[in-house]
Amino acid sequence: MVTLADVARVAGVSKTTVSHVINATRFVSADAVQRVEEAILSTGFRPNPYARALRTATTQTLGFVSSDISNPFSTAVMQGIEFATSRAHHTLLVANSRDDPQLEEQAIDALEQRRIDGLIIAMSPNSSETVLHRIKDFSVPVVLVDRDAPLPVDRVIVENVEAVAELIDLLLEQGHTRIGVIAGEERHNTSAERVRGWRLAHERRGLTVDAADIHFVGPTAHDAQEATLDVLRSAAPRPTALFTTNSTMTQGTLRGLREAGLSLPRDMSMVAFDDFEWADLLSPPLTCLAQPTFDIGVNAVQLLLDRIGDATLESRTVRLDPELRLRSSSIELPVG
Amino acid sequence: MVTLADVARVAGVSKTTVSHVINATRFVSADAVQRVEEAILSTGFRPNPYARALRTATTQTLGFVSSDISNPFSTAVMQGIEFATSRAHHTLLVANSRDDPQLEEQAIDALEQRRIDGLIIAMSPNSSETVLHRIKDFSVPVVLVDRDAPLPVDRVIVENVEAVAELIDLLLEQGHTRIGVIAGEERHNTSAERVRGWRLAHERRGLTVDAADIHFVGPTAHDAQEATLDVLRSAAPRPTALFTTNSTMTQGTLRGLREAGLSLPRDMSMVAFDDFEWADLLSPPLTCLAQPTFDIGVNAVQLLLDRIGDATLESRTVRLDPELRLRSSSIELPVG
DNA sequence: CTGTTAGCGCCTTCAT
DNA sequence: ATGAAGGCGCTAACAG
Repeated sequence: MVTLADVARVAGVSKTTVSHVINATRFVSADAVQRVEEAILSTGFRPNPYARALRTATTQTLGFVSSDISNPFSTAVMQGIEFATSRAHHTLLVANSRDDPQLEEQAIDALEQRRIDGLIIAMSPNSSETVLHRIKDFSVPVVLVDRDAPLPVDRVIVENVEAVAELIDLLLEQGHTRIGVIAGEERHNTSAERVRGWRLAHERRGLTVDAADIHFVGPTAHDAQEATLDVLRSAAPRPTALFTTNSTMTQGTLRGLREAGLSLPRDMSMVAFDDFEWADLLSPPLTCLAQPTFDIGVNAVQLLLDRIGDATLESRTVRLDPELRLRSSSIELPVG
Repeated sequence: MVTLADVARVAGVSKTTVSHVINATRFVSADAVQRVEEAILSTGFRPNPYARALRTATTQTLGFVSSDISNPFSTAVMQGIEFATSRAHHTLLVANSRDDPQLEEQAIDALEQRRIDGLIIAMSPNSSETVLHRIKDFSVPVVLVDRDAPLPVDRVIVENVEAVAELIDLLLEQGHTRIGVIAGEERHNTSAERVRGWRLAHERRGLTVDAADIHFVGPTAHDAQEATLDVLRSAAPRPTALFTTNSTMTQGTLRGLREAGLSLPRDMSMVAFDDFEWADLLSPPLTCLAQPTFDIGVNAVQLLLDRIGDATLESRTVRLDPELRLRSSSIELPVG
């Protein structure tokens, strides 16, 4: 392995000078610069990041704890993170918590031990108190993604309430008066906010909502499927439209609808939070609210890098808007 | 930051002893062990991996270069990789080549500079010669995933030919005689192999194939969509079934079919390589060959770890079988 | 404008 | 059964 000392020898200068030309950290004569650069080329020298990290206590490394690597939303966000990270000449360390608080703690620990310069985390809705503390006292800056928590850190979130209100308003406009909602777990702030958007849309039109139309269910598609079946079986006047708060819920709901033999949009209108690659290939194509996933990732990295650069910054929150993808899964309700 | 020296002081032993109890690398008296362990706990000491890496020239770090992070197949494989990596108490470094040979080279470089202990790479089909050389001369072991290349390294691949032959045989069994194939780029070995499977199925039944039924197209869904439209417009007797070689092709083909106003399976039967979350929610649910993505990742890590442990091993190839997910997108052809 | 030198935190040989 | 000491490759005072 070729080291800085080798380069110095070949170039006929001191290690100091080599270090300074590499890092552009003090003036070096043009002549010396050239000899060093040639020496680097001829020897194929690559600085050892570990030696550098040891010396500078900075690693040019960012960590990302994904709440669930198998979730397309997470991987989409990760793309943005990876892009912005490598653009900044940093490296990305990835860990997965699988929404398990214990794994989450371990992941955070492992990254901290790796001396990352900053952490991006999509907290699990199950996060334990311990995790909250770990984050509060984390050795380096942390950015929260898509989650709320009473923590004094930067975060990038999505404007759930207003966006959903507009989506639901579409349905209201079409004459739907009972819109069932199949939502993820209530303690998950995104689920709660999206339901709030649903409520807000009604209130703005002076409509009262029936809490019985809200179905907070477990985290799996299967839970949503069961809930959908329940809704359809219930004696009360059946909703004429359904709203799902994330793509996992959408999957389950769609399966439930099919199991019940209902077809969209004739028997039931539907709109969903989260867009996905196949949404336009369903029958009918599904109207969705698409999250700006890539941007979420890029912004998270930016916030992190900014704070690493200046720890005294005020906590900032970047709020991004989802985008409506109007397709054809909901229809005007016939009058009467 | 608390260092090994701090622990030594608190425990009243030498740094050497602390190091040895941490790494279980020589006998230490029960008494000393206990004092050291208490000191570690009370000080909250975490070994600095950079210092350790500098000293041992080993980083407990694996790298993964994904050919395309946005591809569900890649992220699915990555789950397996992440799982097996963290199970082995290693950390995962992720880089994305976006199927761009230049980025690929940069990614490989960046990881090499990071002194990873081993590299897993899903090579881009566009890989330049340079990349091939880089891999051949890579400083640490490399495992190839889902790609073939004339390189003396371990690899984990999927049995494409035989699996596709069985899938196509289903169609043949149902009386289809002209089965069009919409395939990804030919130089991509997976595409080529899957087409070979299609051919093999015919040959086994003594059927001759018409090369005009094979459509190697560009890498995007849009390319597949165009190709599908072409097939449908062409004067020749139209295929009664279509086979797509990956999920991107499937998407495009489905869009093309819909654009042409054909509906599955009445107007056209279809089967596809690659399963995806929404395959059962299409109308009709799509018959697919599912790749063992998680296992691919786990096996890749295992091969890598094995070789890191013993560089003299023979090159090994792990071949995994896809799994047929029989759904209802193809039907028996009416006789005549 | 350049070089000498002293570590960063850890492992490991050698000595006892 | 334990310690002392040197050095992994790099950076950054400090000293010219």
